[in-house]
Amino acid sequence: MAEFTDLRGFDQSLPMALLRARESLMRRFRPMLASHELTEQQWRVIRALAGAELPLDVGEIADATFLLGPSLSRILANLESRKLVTREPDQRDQRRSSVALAPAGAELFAKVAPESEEIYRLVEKSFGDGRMTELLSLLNELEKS
Amino acid sequence: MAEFTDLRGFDQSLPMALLRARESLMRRFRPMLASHELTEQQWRVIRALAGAELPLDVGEIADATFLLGPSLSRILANLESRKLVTREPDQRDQRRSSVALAPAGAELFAKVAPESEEIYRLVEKSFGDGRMTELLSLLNELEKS
DNA sequence: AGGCATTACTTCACATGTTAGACAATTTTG
DNA sequence: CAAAATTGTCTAACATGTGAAGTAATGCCT
Repeated sequence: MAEFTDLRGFDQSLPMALLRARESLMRRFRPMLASHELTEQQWRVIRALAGAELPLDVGEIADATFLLGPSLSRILANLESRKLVTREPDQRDQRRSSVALAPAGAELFAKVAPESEEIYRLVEKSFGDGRMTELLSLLNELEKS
Repeated sequence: MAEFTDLRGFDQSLPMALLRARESLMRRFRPMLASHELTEQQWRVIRALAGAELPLDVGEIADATFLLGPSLSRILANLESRKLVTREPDQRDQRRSSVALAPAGAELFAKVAPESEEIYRLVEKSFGDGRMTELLSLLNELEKS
């Protein structure tokens, strides 16, 4: 079949390469996150909230974490039920809800963040600092191209 | 919070950069695939089968497409119900099932493959051939690092 | 041959991705 | 100011991701 279509093999397919690279990378983080009962996406939300000075509304979290509304809605419900975040209706615009880290969430963040950074450093060490920078740069350019 | 932990921002996070880059890329393919009633994953399976000379068993498809068993199991059930693929128990080892493209599947592949290649060429043109090669190379190295 | 671990695949349970639509609050417009 | 359009969020429905358990066929070992 390939002889008729010249479709590139999976090896040269950029979407597949991105998928495999990300999977290979996340495999190194997931066990640590799982040990804290966190999924990758839940951790992204907590990270975004921890990095913000003020409470964020749902749309701002969606932009920061690259999660879509429906996913985020379920994730926030989950985190709220575990008392890791709080949700309150915004006073100025009652369509918005204002989300912040609860004390338990901040505590969890303080435990997980250093472990995450440690893994990241190991990756940097084994992959190489320069290649890491180069890769980040190419990825950003692809996104904007 | 960031001042205590020095957690890198989402901008410098490699997992997020990979996610954003892939999403930005797939956004250009998905509408075309959707117009043929195909998801990205279903297309990966059909591509793998079309590229093979002989029928593949489920494990081989999983390796080729980077899909996990449970996902693949559901996807194959879907494609079989749409008569795009056929499944038969392997005669030598009855634990295996042998999957091949059905005629309708081959026909669909012949329609979709050129459209997919066309989009790929546009991406290559706008992102640049050299950077594409360099990116693929870095991604493969990351995967193996 | 009979027991036992292994293998290939499926099913289950739960979380997320994706699109479409619902809903209420807000803003725009005539 | 009231009708219409827009915005922010959520729900619904279906497909996939992930880990764990289930099932059946195979191979090994005595």
